[in-house]
Amino acid sequence: MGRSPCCEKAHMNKGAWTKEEDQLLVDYIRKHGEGCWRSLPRAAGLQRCGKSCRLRWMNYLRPDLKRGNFTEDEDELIIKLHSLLGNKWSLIAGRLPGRTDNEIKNYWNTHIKRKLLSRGIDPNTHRLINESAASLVVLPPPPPPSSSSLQNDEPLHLDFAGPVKPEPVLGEEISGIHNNNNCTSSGTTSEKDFGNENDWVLNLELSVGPAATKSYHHRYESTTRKVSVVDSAESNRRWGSELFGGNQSDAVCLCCRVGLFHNESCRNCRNSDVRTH
DNA sequence: AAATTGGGCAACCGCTCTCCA
DNA sequence: ATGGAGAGCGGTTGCCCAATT
Repeated sequence: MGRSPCCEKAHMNKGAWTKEEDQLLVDYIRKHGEGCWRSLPRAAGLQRCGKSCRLRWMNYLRPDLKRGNFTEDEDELIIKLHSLLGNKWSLIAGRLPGRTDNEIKNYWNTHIKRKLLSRGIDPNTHRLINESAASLVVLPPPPPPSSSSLQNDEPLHLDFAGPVKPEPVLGEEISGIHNNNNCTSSGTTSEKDFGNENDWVLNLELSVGPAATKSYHHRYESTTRKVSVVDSAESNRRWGSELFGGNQSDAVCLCCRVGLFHNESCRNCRNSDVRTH
């Protein structure tokens, strides 16, 4: 079928953005807000593709972006979220206020991969290298200078075993997932979609070092698209299958998958009993 | 001092997804 | 139900700069 290009590529600037271009974009969005990216460049007087403008705004010019190095807390949170979500950078970024998916992706590829390898962990599988045991390992961060009543020197394991019923452990323990009040699932998932409670095959036994647990109880600042990922029953099934390797019958909304049982904003959570949801 | 190498990051590309007519 | 348009995502590329030879 083919499709028309998002913009006329001839006469378009490419490559690094100039200060003037940045200023035009910022001024326009301050005045009119984020709107139709396709028509924005012309309206703003930019010789840029709409996609390019969106990228520049999202990844660099947005006022709420956090600049500077990643903290140890952020490192560990990214690692944990990646072990759950894989390369779903936008979802991971949704848990890190002020960080962009592109930034996290780059950081993962340049820093965290190496960090995990130095710990003897395969960054793709989160399993110990040279170990056949079927356990995911998230090493605790080095103890912070202050605090820590926890003395956890052992690797932390995410075991996949079952069948077991889910316990609301993960959401309580993983910072950044705790108060997921904006998960606005409007899914039509029914009991049938979830399957029998005995179908549960996931036993996420995760603990998190103290340094990682304090900072990210922020609301889920997701885009419409991100919300929609956990919205539909179909997405739930796909995600459940994709992320957790289960079959379609045992898929549930992402809230529940990560332990956010009884999330008031999620219809799936509201309408279901913790044990069967 | 010059050349080479490698890391970091911004930006691009191609694809999928969702919405809507 | 279908297909087009727009938005967004993830992988990849390429440039810049610092470190090393």
